[in-house]
Amino acid sequence: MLRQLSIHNRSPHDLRQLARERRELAAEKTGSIRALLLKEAKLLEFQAELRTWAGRPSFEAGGRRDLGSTVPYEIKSLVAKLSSRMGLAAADQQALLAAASPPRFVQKGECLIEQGEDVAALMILCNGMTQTVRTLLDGKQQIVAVSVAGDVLNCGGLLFCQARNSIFALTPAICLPLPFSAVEAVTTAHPAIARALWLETAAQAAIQQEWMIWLGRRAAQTRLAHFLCEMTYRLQLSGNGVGDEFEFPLTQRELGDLLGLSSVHVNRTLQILRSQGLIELNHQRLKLRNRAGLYEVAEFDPRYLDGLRLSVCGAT
Amino acid sequence: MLRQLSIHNRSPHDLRQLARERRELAAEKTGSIRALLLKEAKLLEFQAELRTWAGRPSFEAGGRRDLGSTVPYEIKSLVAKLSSRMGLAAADQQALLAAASPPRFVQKGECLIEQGEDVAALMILCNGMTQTVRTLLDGKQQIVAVSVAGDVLNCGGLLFCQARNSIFALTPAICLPLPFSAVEAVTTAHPAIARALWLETAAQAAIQQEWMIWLGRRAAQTRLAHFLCEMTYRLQLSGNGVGDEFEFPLTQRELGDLLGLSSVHVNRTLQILRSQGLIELNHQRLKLRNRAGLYEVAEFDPRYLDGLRLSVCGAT
DNA sequence: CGGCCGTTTGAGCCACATCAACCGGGGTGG
DNA sequence: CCACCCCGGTTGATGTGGCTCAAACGGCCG
Repeated sequence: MLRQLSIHNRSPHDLRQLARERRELAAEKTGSIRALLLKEAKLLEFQAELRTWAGRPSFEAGGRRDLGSTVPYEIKSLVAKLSSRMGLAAADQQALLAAASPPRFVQKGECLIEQGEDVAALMILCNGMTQTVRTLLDGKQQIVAVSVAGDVLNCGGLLFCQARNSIFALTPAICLPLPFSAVEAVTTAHPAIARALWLETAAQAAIQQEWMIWLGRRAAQTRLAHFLCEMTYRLQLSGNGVGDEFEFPLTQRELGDLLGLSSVHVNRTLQILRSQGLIELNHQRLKLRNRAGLYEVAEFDPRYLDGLRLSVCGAT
Repeated sequence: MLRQLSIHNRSPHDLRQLARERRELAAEKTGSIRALLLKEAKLLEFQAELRTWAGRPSFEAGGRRDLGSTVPYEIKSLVAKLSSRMGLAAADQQALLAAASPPRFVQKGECLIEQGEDVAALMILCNGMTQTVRTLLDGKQQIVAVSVAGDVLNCGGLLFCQARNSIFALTPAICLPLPFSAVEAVTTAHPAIARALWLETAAQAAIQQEWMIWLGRRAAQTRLAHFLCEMTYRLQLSGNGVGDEFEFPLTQRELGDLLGLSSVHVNRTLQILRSQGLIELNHQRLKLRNRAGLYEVAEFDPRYLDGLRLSVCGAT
């Protein structure tokens, strides 16, 4: 595989050169070959940008970190989260990203981690959305997490030799593997990073608790509404969805797996929400028509989602 | 309050002396006064033992740590977990425990943390069992966690100014508060502790995922059976329940809140399990009559519970 | 054009909720 | 000491939310 063999030890300049060659080749081809070449080109360019950025001297000493404009587009959300929500200094951020392996580009529907597979890296999602799914013996599925840009996909990965859930891309996605050996090294060198990873794990656990509560105790309508509220809020925190309308790549079947309902019932419940003028949802786009009303029926209290910021204030 | 005012800055010897005085006083009294005095005495003795132990030079240099016999009874489970499951060296363990505030003793049913309350410490459970409960607006409750000796009760506490759930003692319990300021200090001084806390959080998140799966996708019988399996396994890991029979302090109503069922239905489901010869449960004692069979109907795979050990092996 | 996937709609059924009554034991107050 | 009550467990009757099975519809892609 290209990405395993030739990317290491190349300068950003070389990488960009390679990417150009791919693009030229791609121009001559068609169909899936062309797609593949373009994907490789994107990968190379991303890697080049990442290295350039991670290698640049930190501005921290000057007081303000104004890296904003120089951050490559694909990791903007990630970097924003690292700095503002997890309170990492620029030097720590760069150390973290420099420790990463070459990124993986996956298409919608592709599998990032397969249940039972050996995993040797923490996966950080730079871009896109993923779902974490457990498949049961009888073929039923339960989605246990949906991640957005900036989230760590397998926080618990350190604990287990084998992945306990599969992770699928819900949109085209980029993710950055951080090998466990690198985690080990970088967390001892930078205690702030260890702390940040801990907080990230705790934040995800808080979200899971909220899910447990509606799974256990709430009616279908409330569950669905609450999930929509949560995703909206998280997408906006991650800097993606601006406004009240955005891409929402889950099918009704997947919503069912998420909410512990059948897809049929999800459908009917959606129609109720629609008929109440709260939302519109079709063709993978979600539109909130009445946000306050939706929060109401969802009994949604977003405080559990912006906990991170609070902690940083409280602790320092 | 006695425990706030006079415990600090006393030597273990003084503390033991104070405890003796309480016991003498208690002998003259009756009823709740007597109980209170005895509780205070226990507290003082516990604190004395803890200080003695935490202050003793670490045996690490000599290779083996044979502290086992000198560890006070009340924190045996905790220390066992810290050393064997979280891989902390003796010096780290002592640093962690030395940073703790005076312990809290609570009785069955008492509240350790109240929903909405400001919390300024991580709570480590030394002894007993607790449940973590969320109460909804309409009065319904959902239990989101049950903790056993050695667990951290509010892993996510660092994130939030106010507790999101209440925590109640299911048995008489001892817990050791670790003020956030102390956490801050001790984790930067001992990176291994930061790592251990992270792993603990991740382990609890793994348990939560499993709960989400049965809450979402499994029938009442399987849910109940799975929960019983999990608790049995965890109690035994914590070194409490030996054998196939032990104390199980949850009422059927609480089981309902836990499993997202009504107490009536819990009752009927329990009877089915009983009639199948799998378990016996009455008067707060649980007896497993057919462990393999129970695992079967529960679709229980304990690997998610001993993840910690694996990680330590894998990482070092 | 046909096949596939996601959505929609209908009909029937079952698991579980809710309400209500009763039982038994342990603690409390007279 | 007894009478009482309260709480947890047990049992029955009845209602319903959500599941399952089945069929039709529409858009997208090869």
